[in-house]
Amino acid sequence: MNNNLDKIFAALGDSTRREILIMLLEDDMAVTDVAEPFDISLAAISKHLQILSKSGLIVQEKRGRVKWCKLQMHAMRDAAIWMESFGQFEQLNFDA
Amino acid sequence: MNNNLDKIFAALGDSTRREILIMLLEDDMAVTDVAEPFDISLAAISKHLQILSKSGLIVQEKRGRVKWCKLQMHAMRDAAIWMESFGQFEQLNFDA
DNA sequence: CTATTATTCAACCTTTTGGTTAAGTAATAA
DNA sequence: TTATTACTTAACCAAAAGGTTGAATAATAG
Repeated sequence: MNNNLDKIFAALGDSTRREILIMLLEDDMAVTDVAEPFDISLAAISKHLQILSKSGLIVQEKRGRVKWCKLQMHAMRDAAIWMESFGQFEQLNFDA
Repeated sequence: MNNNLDKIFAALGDSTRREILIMLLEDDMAVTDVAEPFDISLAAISKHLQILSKSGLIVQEKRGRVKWCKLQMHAMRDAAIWMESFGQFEQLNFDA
């Protein structure tokens, strides 16, 4: 049905990406800074960020040579709405 | 962190599997009946059900020659708790 | 202009995913 | 006992996922 739920849930299905999302909860970050705590290459992080972008969970905005990553709650909300419609959970609240 | 969240979210990241979960919301089902509305082979459905089982989203119980599939809300709850701890949503309720 | 910093891209590799068909097992019905 | 029903397993395939290294681009600093 909702094609994008595939991408959103799939994006959430990787712990590196979930950790990135939690980091971004604190503040917007540059790609290099996102990569810093991880043991994988910058290129790998760049790919993870692309997956998060395509799912809509983040947006990236380039200013100068720095590409800023910021959370986008719409996508997360879509996933939560699916869960809600699943009938097991009470009304969710989405104050961005 | 939670290794199983990987499996839960990944399992949710496929629309066939999400449709199966919605079907199981109505009632427990045999594998053949789960497969009926889909255009893919029974073997493919069997694999999807294994993925759902390993994620904990369903349990399967064999009675006679019929293997019954039933929803298991614990796993879905784990995913919802992660989202809750993400800080954007109000308290969720999990009446099974 | 040159070096450095920030990030992506390209080529490659291995494992997983999602599907197929065909054969195998196990329980029930005839 | 022999079919039939309900599944799973095995062997295969193509595409995607997650990682690597090394080169490319593009903006800033010196």
